[in-house]
Amino acid sequence: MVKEKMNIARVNRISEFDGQTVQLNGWVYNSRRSGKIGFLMLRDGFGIIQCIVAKNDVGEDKFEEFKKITQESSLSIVGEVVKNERAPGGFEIITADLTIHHISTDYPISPKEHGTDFLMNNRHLWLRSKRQHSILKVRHEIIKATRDFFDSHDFTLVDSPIFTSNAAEGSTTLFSTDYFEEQAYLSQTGQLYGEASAMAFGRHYNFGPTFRAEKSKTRRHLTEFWMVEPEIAFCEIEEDMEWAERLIHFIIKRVLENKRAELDILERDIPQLEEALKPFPRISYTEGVNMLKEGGIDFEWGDDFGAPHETFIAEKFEQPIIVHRFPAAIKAFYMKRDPENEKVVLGMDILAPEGYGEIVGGSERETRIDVLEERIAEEGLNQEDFDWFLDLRRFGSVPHSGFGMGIERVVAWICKLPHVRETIPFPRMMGRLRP
RNA sequence: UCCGGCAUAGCUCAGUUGGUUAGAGCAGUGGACUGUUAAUCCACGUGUCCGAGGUUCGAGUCCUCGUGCCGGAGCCA
Repeated sequence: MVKEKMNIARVNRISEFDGQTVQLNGWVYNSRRSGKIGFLMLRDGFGIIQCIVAKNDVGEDKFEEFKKITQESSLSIVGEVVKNERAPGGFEIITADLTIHHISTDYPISPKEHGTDFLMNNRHLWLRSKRQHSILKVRHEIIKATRDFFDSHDFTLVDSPIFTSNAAEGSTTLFSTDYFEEQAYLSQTGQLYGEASAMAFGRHYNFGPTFRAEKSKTRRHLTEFWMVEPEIAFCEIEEDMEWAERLIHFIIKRVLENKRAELDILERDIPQLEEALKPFPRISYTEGVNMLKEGGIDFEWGDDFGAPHETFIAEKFEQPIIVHRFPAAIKAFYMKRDPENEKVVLGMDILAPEGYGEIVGGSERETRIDVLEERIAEEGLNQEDFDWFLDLRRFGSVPHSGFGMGIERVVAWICKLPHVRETIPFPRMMGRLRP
C-alpha cells in the first residue's frame, strides 16, 4: 500500500524533488513492457513523467499487478526522483510501489490518429491529450494576462447580465428563451451595460460568455464564445486603439514568458508570433479600399469587408493591423460619427495576421441622445428597450470608448490552430451541443 | 440559407471498368524480451459497406431522395 504522509509531488515541479522519494497521483498516458522492466508514462494533470517499474524493485506481486494496467487507468506511484537523459523531460521515477485505483477498459482515444468529429464526440476525454492540455493552458494564460492587464490599470470588473430584453446589434441573430412568459435573449455583448459601468467606475471591463445564433460553419465561429469588453470614460478613438494594442502586446509577452513549453508542444513558430510585439499599423477603411483596388480586387466604397478582403489586407503585414473609420451604414447604431466626415464612424477592428481575421472590434460611442434615437429607429429597434441606455446621455454624457476582444480567436491565433473549436473546453457550434 | 466534398471493422483508411469469399495498419487479448521513446517480434478477432428506393443476371462501386459530418460564403469576435 501507498504510505500515508508521503511527499506528494506534481510533475511540473518534479525537479524540486531530485533525489527524494515521492508519491505521484495520476493516470496512465501510455505504458510498455519488456520482460521484467516496464516504462509507464504517468499523466498527473500537471505534466507527464516516465516511471520505471522493474520486477526486481517492486517484487513479483506488484509487477503482476502492473501488467494489468491499461491506458488511462488511475494509480498512485511511490518512487525516487532521478535525473536521466534517456527520459523525456530529463527526470524519471524509479518505482518502489504502486497502487491501482481503477482499471480503464477500452479507452476510445488510442495514441494513433483520429478524425475531428470522433474526437469532439469524446471531447470530455480528449482534454487529457497533450495537445488539448497545452491549448487550454495557453487559454488560461491569455485570460489571466487579460485580467492582470486591466486590473493593474485601475479597471474594475463589473459583470454584465446574460439574460437581456434587447438586441444591441440588430443584424445578429439572438438565442431566444422563455423568461416567465416574457421573451428574453441570451446576451450577444455586454457593451451597453459596460457603458453604464464606465459612467460609474471610470474604467470598466466585463468578461463573460456571449451567444450568437448565426448559422455559421466556419473555422472562426462558435455560437457560445468568451469576450472581454473594456469601456473607458473620457476616452476617444485614438486612445481606444492604444489600449487594445497594449493589451495584445501584454498578452503575447506573457504567453511567451510563461507558456513556452506548451507553444513547443503545439509547434508554434515563435519568431512569427514575436512579430506581433511590433507597433500595429493603422489603416483607415478608405485606405483599405484603395489597397484592394490596387490589388486588382473589385470593391465599392461603402461595402463591408468580407473575410477574403480582410485576409488580403492583413496578409500585407506580419503583425496585427488596426482598420478604422468605417462607413456608418454598415456599423452598429451606438458608434460615434466622425466629426470630420459624417459618412464614417469612429470604429476600429483589429485583424490578426496569419489569416486569423478579426480579433477585436471597438469604437468611440455616440454621446448625443438625438443622434442615438434616430439611429435606433433606423435600425428598427424598440426604443423602450433602450430607455435606460439613453439615460447615460441624459445624465452627464461624456466621450467614451471601448472594444470587445474574442478570446477564442486570440487563442486560435496564438496557438496557430486551424479552428476555434479546440480553443474552448466544450465548444458550442451549429450541430454541436454535446458533450 | 447557399455552394462544394466525404460516409467501408472500436479508430484511420484502401477497395481497379459493376463480378462471385470485403482488406490493411492501429487499438484490444495471449506470449517473448531489464532502457523503451507512437518499442519490436509471434499468434488471435471484428462488418446493417450511413438509410430508403431504383437500374442490373449481379451494387461497397452507378442513379434519385434523405441523414450526418467536413470545408467555404454571408454574418461576426
